[in-house]
Amino acid sequence: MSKDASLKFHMNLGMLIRSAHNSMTERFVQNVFNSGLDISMDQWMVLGPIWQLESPSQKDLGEICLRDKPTITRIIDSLEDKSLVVRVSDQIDHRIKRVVLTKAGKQLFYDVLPIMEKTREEVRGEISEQEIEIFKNVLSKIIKNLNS
Amino acid sequence: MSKDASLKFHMNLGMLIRSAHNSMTERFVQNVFNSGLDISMDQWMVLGPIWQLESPSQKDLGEICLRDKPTITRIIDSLEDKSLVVRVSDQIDHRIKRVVLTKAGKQLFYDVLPIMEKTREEVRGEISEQEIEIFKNVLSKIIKNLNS
DNA sequence: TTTTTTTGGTTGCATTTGCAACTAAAAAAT
DNA sequence: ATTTTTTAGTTGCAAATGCAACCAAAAAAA
Repeated sequence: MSKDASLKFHMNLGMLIRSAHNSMTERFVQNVFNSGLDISMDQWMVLGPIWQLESPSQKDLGEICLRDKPTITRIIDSLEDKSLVVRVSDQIDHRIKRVVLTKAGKQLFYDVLPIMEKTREEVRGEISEQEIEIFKNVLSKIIKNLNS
Repeated sequence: MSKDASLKFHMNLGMLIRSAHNSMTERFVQNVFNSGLDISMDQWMVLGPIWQLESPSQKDLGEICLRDKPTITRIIDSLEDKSLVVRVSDQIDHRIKRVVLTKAGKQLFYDVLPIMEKTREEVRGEISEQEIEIFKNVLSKIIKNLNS
């Protein structure tokens, strides 16, 4: 077995993925900070879907954001602390809590949107649309491969 | 601005990346466990390069694994606790500590290798070689875009 | 109708991380 | 030759994460 053969792929892939992910969030946070705003990547990741879906349950958010229940609970807690969202019990199913943006939450969302856009540009650089498509596709496939 | 336009890319990308990464490590850990072995993904990620590079410094490992110094320190600590590696001060530069596999470390490496290989297969599934290449390429580009 | 199971969400705890401060040694500057 | 700066690695602490146990409401089974 040659020293650099079988190792390469898997290890590098894992390391690359983590590193890319870290760099992306780091850059986003930095851009947000530079704009004088205050929201973490995790919070933003949840804020978007809340805006998009109007008043999703926490379960919905978990599924969309691919995060577990406690994590969602805590992120929503933090957003609520900042008065960006409120929790509203569902009228018919009292287990469900729907998350709704406050006025401040909507405002922040609109303020952060261009920063997200800018970060997106920086992340993508010269990478072609087609490559990005394949990239996302492979990610989805990997996730599917491992959850079935 | 349409409700699902500008959001999609960045958010999904971040979420997809994290999720894929999580699933991968989770599967690896599970496969390792099922084989009755005992090593975490992080430890494995470092063990490989140590084997490959013979006696890298911790700095080397950090650069290759794309992790910061404290993280490497702690992973090496944990490997040393398990007697899989030892730290050896560099003869000429006393700041540098070189990390060397013990006999047990080498053995574990060889034992885990096929599990890593199996995990790799599971992760890849039906994804073509070409797609994987582009995938890795995009990851590298993203990292480069954000560190320059 | 009562009991059991499932579902949505929360809490607590142990582990991991991320950062900044710190030590010790080497290199560079004075 | 002494001081300053840089480099390699460690430590400590605050925040984030993952997991399992938990509660309360709804659905299914008895």
